[in-house]
Amino acid sequence: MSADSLDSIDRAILREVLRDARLTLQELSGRVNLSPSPCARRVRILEERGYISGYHAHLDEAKLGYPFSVFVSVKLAHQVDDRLQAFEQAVNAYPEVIDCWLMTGTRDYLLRVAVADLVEFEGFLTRRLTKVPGVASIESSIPIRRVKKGFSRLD
Amino acid sequence: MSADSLDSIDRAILREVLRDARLTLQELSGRVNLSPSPCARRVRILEERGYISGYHAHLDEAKLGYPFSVFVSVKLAHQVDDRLQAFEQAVNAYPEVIDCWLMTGTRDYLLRVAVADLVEFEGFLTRRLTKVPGVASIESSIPIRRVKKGFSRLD
DNA sequence: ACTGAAAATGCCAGACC
DNA sequence: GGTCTGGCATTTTCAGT
Repeated sequence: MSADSLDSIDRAILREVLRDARLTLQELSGRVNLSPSPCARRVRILEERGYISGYHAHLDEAKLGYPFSVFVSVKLAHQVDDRLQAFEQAVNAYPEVIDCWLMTGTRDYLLRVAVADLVEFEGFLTRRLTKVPGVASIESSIPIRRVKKGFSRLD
Repeated sequence: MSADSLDSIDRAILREVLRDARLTLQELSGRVNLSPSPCARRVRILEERGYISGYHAHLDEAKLGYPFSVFVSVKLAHQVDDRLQAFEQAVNAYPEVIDCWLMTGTRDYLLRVAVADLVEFEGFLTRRLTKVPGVASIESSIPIRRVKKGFSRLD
């Protein structure tokens, strides 16, 4: 079961719900040139098969009090998987951490952290990150602005 | 107009629509202990004031044929803003580029690129990125897996 | 087997309290 | 902030291709 099983109508549906998850079935079916019920069936199948993993509101982080993002590169001391799991558990518990990727190479993690200001960020570093056992080094980069905000690649 | 003007019910609403953008007003109002119409009013206000910027489906990039992500760090030759705009325009046009941030420092961009495989990634580098005028250097890092996938910070 | 149509259920928006 | 009603969307079932 892969991308091949999607026809052009399925892709059109995905494109539309990517842009607006709250489209009514009527609007959606009209846009993809189908009547409501086959359109509803296709949507349900796309959900069941996992092409659509969910529908989420997107919030304005700045308006909510977190206008600053910081990218943090974390290197763990070379130990076994226990450390990785402990680190990942901590990261998942911190609300400041929005995204986290395990990178190839030397036990490297890349994090995006959202904070109110640099004072809060310093607190995050000193009171949170450096307290996680096994953290060997930390490097921070501050973005100026977001140039492109994508949700998912579709074509 | 800032985050202060949100009370605990507003925050509860944001938390719920963040998790599921397709909740019906009935379900939503039940979860935040409100009756449907004041709940609808609050949602509308949150949308109008920009706390909620949109509702989007989240798709499974791997299932759609793009299982590999690559982080690309791009440095531009030091020139004026024309180059930045040209680069950003190009990045916005490339479907492979999901996210792009302009970083502080030396004309640095950080990109996340989604590709089918490393062959396609090489094509992206040679036929796309290196063709953009002003690109001085490119560094790629490959993640193994996504540890945390956040949508927005809320608390 | 997949598409289109129709009926019944349930949801939403507005005026009003 | 809560209640109610008219109108519409959704969903399920059923028939057609």
